[in-house]
Parts: sequence; structure tokens; C-alpha cells
Amino acid sequence: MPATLHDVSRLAGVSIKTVSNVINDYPYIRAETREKVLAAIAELDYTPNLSARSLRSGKSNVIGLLIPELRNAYFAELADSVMRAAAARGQSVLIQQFGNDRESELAVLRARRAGMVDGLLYSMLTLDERDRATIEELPLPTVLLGERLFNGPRDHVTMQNVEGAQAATEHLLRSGRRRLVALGAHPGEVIGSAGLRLTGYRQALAAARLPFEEDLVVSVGPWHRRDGSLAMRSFLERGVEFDGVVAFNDTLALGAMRALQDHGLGVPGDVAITGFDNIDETQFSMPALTTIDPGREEIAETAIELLLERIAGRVEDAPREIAVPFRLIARESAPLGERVAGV
Amino acid sequence: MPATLHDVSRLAGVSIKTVSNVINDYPYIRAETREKVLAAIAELDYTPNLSARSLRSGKSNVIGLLIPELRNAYFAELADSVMRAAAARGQSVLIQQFGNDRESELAVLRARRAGMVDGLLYSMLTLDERDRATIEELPLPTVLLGERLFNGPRDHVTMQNVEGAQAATEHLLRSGRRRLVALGAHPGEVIGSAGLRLTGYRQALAAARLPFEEDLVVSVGPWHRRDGSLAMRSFLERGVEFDGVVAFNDTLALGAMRALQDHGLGVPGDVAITGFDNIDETQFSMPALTTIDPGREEIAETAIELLLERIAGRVEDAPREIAVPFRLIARESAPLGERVAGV
DNA sequence: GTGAAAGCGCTAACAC
DNA sequence: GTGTTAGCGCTTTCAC
Repeated sequence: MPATLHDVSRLAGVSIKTVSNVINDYPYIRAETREKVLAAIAELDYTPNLSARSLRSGKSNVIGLLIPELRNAYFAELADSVMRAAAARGQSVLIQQFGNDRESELAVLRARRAGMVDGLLYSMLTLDERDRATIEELPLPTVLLGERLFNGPRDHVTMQNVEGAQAATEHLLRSGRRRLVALGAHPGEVIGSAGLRLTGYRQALAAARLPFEEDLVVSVGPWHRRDGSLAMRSFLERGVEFDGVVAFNDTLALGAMRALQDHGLGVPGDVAITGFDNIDETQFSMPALTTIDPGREEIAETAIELLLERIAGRVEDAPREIAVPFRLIARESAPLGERVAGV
Repeated sequence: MPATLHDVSRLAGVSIKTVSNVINDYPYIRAETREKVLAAIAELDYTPNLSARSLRSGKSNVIGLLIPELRNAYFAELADSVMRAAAARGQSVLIQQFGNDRESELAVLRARRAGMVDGLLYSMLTLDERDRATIEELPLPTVLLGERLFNGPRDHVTMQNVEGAQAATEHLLRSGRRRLVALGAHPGEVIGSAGLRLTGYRQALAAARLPFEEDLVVSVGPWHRRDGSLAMRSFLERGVEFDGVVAFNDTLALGAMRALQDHGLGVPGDVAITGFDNIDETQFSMPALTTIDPGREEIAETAIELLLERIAGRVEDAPREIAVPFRLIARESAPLGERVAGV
């Protein structure tokens, strides 16, 4: 049976209010009183009951993080960053995964954790414009992390998808590649990561006055390594000529790289390839992967910051949208300055 | 202002207890009453306040998961499995990372979340025998996942470190390799993962009547890809002959593989290599990594099960220790049946 | 500076 | 079957 404030106050010979004051660093307490209280706390090994505290105060200091799945390296690293940023501000993080389908994503949103969580960091995956109302009506302070629902109903911290993909594509073009596969498209999608990155790819081609060829666009559903690998394999069977790949994320790129090499193609000799996300692993792949660093740390910091402001009620104004700067990280899979002989 | 039980009861024209009964699926309620209550709940969009519920009931249905860090793929995948197992039983998971140093590990243990979490799943990293009392006195139901503190003070779900490492080593020996590097040792450690896996390695050598050579044991502190890569690089500089590597986890193996290939050595042609953990990525590395699958899913399921039993107070007996079965997964980096010409 | 007391929203005796 | 009520442990208003 854990000790309560009452136990402490009884042992210290003061009132419960005084104990509460000590715990909450209320400044005007006689030093001697504080000593007594602290001694009693130590003796009883007292810890405040957090349920009671949050029932009374209306704050739990817990933030919910809604992501597709942790076994996806990007989200694991994002969660890691979010938890560090949260911990630095005295907040805990309750993670909820919703997988890859719309139904469970909606289910997780519906399952409200009133009183258990003060706010939500939500990385959208499958929801879109028709779910705008759902997002708008979430009963908790919420900051969005995905890329859908622009001019959205909520604060939104985004990475620069279009610009990043454009930079990756331009990087390949600059090194002399001309026939670039876009790997990871989601047909019909416009404002999701896939749609935006495809836009960046197209913009880079247009700026270079190169034609956009449907033939070079490869659709891939989930962006896992296996999917990248399989998609590239079947693309190779089609016999379409190409000398570069703009993969829409790192795991796709790593999977594709594997398929290329299995097929006897050298990277970057025959085919140069870029990824997107800068997950840890890209530094250590063979070859090391050129990628776009979307600023994960900064996204996490900013999102937590915005959310805590909303929770504190410090801002009442319209939703804010913050685009975090990206960086192109040139590594071996698509070195800079290289010029290809063939093709 | 969210609706409360009172609001619902008022609107439905029944008492608060009746509403509570409906919510908690108390069986003996007139259908008509239940209808009225459900209608009121829907109209007010009522959700139970979880802080209040857990203050009152003493249960939060939240489980704490203490792990070193989520950016480590093994722990991300473990967390994923734990969260799925927990979700299937109506539990949420609050993850706390403590990094790689003893001090923050102790700090996380000390920071008790009384009332916020019903129990702990704790994957020990740096603590050892001298911390036995600390573990023993944790004020919450706790199930251990790491490998230290055998015959420990708590329920413990372990992977078969010794047996797994022995199987990996035997696998290499069976394919004709004779000079096997043990990669990832922690000098002086006995009952941690590194110590146990080294024991497995030694046992396999002994069983094959091969000498144990200190020269072939490579120490690596944290088991990240980079560390594996660097350690292998400096080992290569020493010029010691070898034809196989038993890496103590997958990321070490992947890093080492990279260093080997950079050095012009073929895998598995010149050097065969095995990992440990069976992280997703091992299927897609180049070459695909032979590894030990420690049974992550089953570990998660079992650990949650034991923990919930403890929380429910269904068991009062001595701590249980459960070793989950492992599997060797032979892939390209160390194929079975292969016989090497050289060396 | 410190104490008394109300009440956050819920569950569960207990009464009827 | 349903209602009344005490109280989980805390914060906070208001006295003094």
C-alpha cells in the first residue's frame, strides 16, 4: 500500500496542504517545515499518485503519438526523437500504432483517451480530404505530422516533400543521369507523401526540359524494403531503359538496390539511386545511400513545442503550418559530380 | 467541457450507477433502460475519464515498457510486438527509453509512475548483480526481458542466448569454416547477452574440439552498425587470419559485412557471417544475413501474459523464468552445406 | 506560512 | 434492476 499525502502530513505533523506545497515547490515555506516534510517523504518513500493528480489538475503530462508502425525504421526514429523532445519537457509519450489500413487508423482516432493524454501528435497515413471533419473534431489538442490535408484544420509540421524530391532528382540529373525511375508512386494520390514527391520529381524534369514518361513511374503500395525489392524486380523484367532511381523513401531504395545488384547492375556504376528520410541505416548500406534528410529531429522538437503551446492554451489563433528545412546528403549510391559514360 | 457520467444520467433520466452499469457491461439491465442510456451517451459524445477511472479502480490498463532506445531496430521491433500483444488485451503501452548508460537506466527505474502504469516490462541493459536489490524492490509488477540477473528476483522471459550463439557457431563450423571471429564481446561480462553469446560460441568450439583463441574475440561496446563496421575494420588491420564471423547481433553483422566487402573480401566466399535477432532488414541485406531468430513475437506475448497475471494478482508464487525457443535462419551470408575451397 | 474542506469523475458497497 | 453515497489521492480556494 503506497503512502499518500495524508500519511506524509501525519508523519511530518503538518497539514496535507503544506506537504502539497513542498512537493510543488511553492516558495513560501519555512525551511524547517520543509525539512520535516522532506524527511517524512523520504521515510515513507512517498510518490504522488499520478492518476489522482491528473484527475484533479486536468493534465496528465502524457502525449499520445499516433503512427503507422514502429517496425518501420522511419517511424521508430521519429518516435525516438519525439520521446527525447518530450522527455526534455517533462512529458511522457504513449504510442499507438494503427498499421496500414484506413479502418484501423480511424479506429485509433476514435478511441479517445480522455484524461489519459493531454494532446496528440498524429502522423497521418491513409486519411485524406474526406476525413477533414474527423480531424477537425478531434477533441484533443493535436499537431499533424503527415502530409495530407493542407491548409488543414490543425497545426501541422511538415517536411518539404516536393522540394526534397526535386532536389534528389536534380542531383541525379546533375550527375548526367537522364532516364530516372520514380519508385513508390501511389496512383491518384496528390497530397500524400507519394503524390508530393512525385510532383517534386516532375518539377525537376520539367526544369531540365526533360519529358515525363509514365513508363518510368513505378507504383509501390507500402514502402517497405520487400516492396521496393519486388517492384524493382518486376520493373527490370519490363526491360525499360534507365540509369537512375528516385526512390520515395529509404527502405524502398534499399530494397531496390538489392534487386538491381541481384540483376547484375552496379550502383552507382550502371544505376544511381537516391532515397528519402535519412534513416540511420543509409550510412551503412552497400553502397551508402544518397538521401534527403527531412529534418526529423527538428520536426519532433517543433511538433512537441506547438502541441505544448496548444495544451497550455497559450495560442488561440488559426492552425499553423511549419515546413522544416531539408538537406540532400550525397553518398556513394549517387555521388555528386560523377559523369556516366554509358547510356 | 467533456460530458461526465452525471450529464449522461441526467439526460437519460436514470442514476449515475445505471449509466456506469451500462458502460461496464453489467448484465442485469432492462433493455429499455440500456437504450436510453446509450442514446444519451451518443448524444453527449461521452467518453469515460480515464484518470478518474484509474484513480478509483487502481488500474490504468497501461503498461510501461523500459528499453534502451527505439532507434535500435531490435528494440523497435520488440516494442512493436509488445504493443500488438498489449493491444490485443486492451492494454496501452508507455515507452521509456534510457539510452546506453547506467545512470539514466537507474534514473528511469527510480522515476516511478505510480498510478499511471500498472506494471513494467523491462529490458535490462547495463545493470547487473549489484543492482539486484533495486530490481527486487521495484514497487510495480515487473517482468524482465534482458539477460542479466539469473535466478533473479522477478519473472523473466529470456531468449536462448547460449544455445542460439552455439547453433550459429556450429552452423559455420558445419560448412567448413574453422577460424571464427566472435564479434561483439564485452570483456568481463558473463551473464549479459554478450557474455552468454560468447559462452555459446566457446561451447560450439569445444564440442568441435577446436581451440578457443583470444585473438579471434573482438570487443565492441554498443552494438550498432557503425560499431560493427569500425571494429571489423580495425580487426582486419591486425592481419589475423579468419574465414567466418559470429556476430553477436544483426546490426553488428551488417556493419561488419560492409567493412569486409570494402576490404575486398567476399561474403560468403571469403568470409561467412552470422547475426543474431532476425531483424526485418536481415532478409534484404546484400547478401541476406544468416541469423538466429530469438522468437521476438513469442517473447512479447509471453511477457505480457506473465505481467498481466501478476497485475491481476493471480499468481503469488516465486518468480518464473521462461526461455523462448529460437530458430536458426540460414540465408546467403552463411549458407548451409557449402564447403569452402580456400584458407 | 499553514490548515480545513471541497470536489475532480469514477466505481462499488449497500439499500431498496 | 436501480438509486444513494462514500471515497480513491490530489490540488486549490479560502480562512486564519
